[in-house]
Amino acid sequence: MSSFGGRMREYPWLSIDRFDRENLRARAYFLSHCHKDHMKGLRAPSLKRRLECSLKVHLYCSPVTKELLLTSPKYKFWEHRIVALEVETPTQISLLDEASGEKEDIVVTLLPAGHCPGSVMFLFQGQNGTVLYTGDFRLAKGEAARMELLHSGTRVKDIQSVYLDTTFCDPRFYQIPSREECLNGILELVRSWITLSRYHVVWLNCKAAYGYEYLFTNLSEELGVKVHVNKLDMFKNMPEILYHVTTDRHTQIHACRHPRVALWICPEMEPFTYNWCQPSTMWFGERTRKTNIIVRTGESSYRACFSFHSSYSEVCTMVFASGMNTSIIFPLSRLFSKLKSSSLINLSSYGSCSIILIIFVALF
DNA sequence: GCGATCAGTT
DNA sequence: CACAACTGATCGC
Repeated sequence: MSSFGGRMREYPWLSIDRFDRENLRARAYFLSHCHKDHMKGLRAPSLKRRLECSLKVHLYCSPVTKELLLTSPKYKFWEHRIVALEVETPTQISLLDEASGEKEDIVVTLLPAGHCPGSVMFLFQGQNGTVLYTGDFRLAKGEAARMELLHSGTRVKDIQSVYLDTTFCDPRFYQIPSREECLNGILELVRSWITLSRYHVVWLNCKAAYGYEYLFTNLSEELGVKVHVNKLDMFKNMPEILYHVTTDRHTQIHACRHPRVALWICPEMEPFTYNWCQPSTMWFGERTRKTNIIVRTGESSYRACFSFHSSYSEVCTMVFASGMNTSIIFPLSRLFSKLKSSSLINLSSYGSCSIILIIFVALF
């Protein structure tokens, strides 16, 4: 859960990624991406009642986030109240205060956040200044600096506050291998195993609902093997993902989730022991100067670096890109405040920055 | 039967 | 160790 309560000091009548408590009185709602810890209260009866009474209240998000959200019947009641905004298209929104009838316009721009499908950052411009809410993001060095909408003319916009994803905003996470490096490391490990025979399979132990899709599509594209997942109806309108995933377990790459995954993939394994070591911890960081992307953690298990969040240096360049005029930075994660006093520590582990791969021989 | 909260998992 | 993102168990209505 983010430490962010949902409201920004400049625009307290907007609520972002939080939908409980005081947020029940917001004039407009924003959802940066479709992860549960950013959706607290979004399907609560109290908010549902509010929507029924306040017909002018809407939820703003990207088209992909809308699609993912409405795949779950639990959120269907939002259907006609969601406004999908195109990414990188400044949009004016009129906000009405129901009590006073007072109206105010604000311009919001969605910027791609690189965290998971549909994830965006929100840039708000209005009477109380320009503020940037990053949500969760993974942007490589320079990606934010290249975003034209953060600039006016040749200069960075005068952003007075940044509400920042501070998950890895700590010198211990100074550098995390790039998306491409991690992808390639995983690709070669998977390739080396599944080319041994058609019975050699890999299971990717994915913990979040969304965020691994670019891994799946790249593995499938490169290896010509579709990835087995539990459900794919959420991707029904995303052909570029849909093409690379399958619910057919007769494939060599699995990302399905099931208490006894091996049996589900291959019931014939029941009488056999399939012992793999569940890795407890893995250390990335300063200890291994040359950062290993893949580390063997057991007989048939590996841990690979894979992060949905920017490293410390990437966060720093993000802050720099949002302008030197920015005077206030509000952390969105808990870690930041705890670590303000901590000095540089030369070891780090990050569970949330990795994916576990299990390799084994299936018997079908 | 539902949601909110806690306790565990990776 | 922490972390994010999630499950599942339990409690209260």
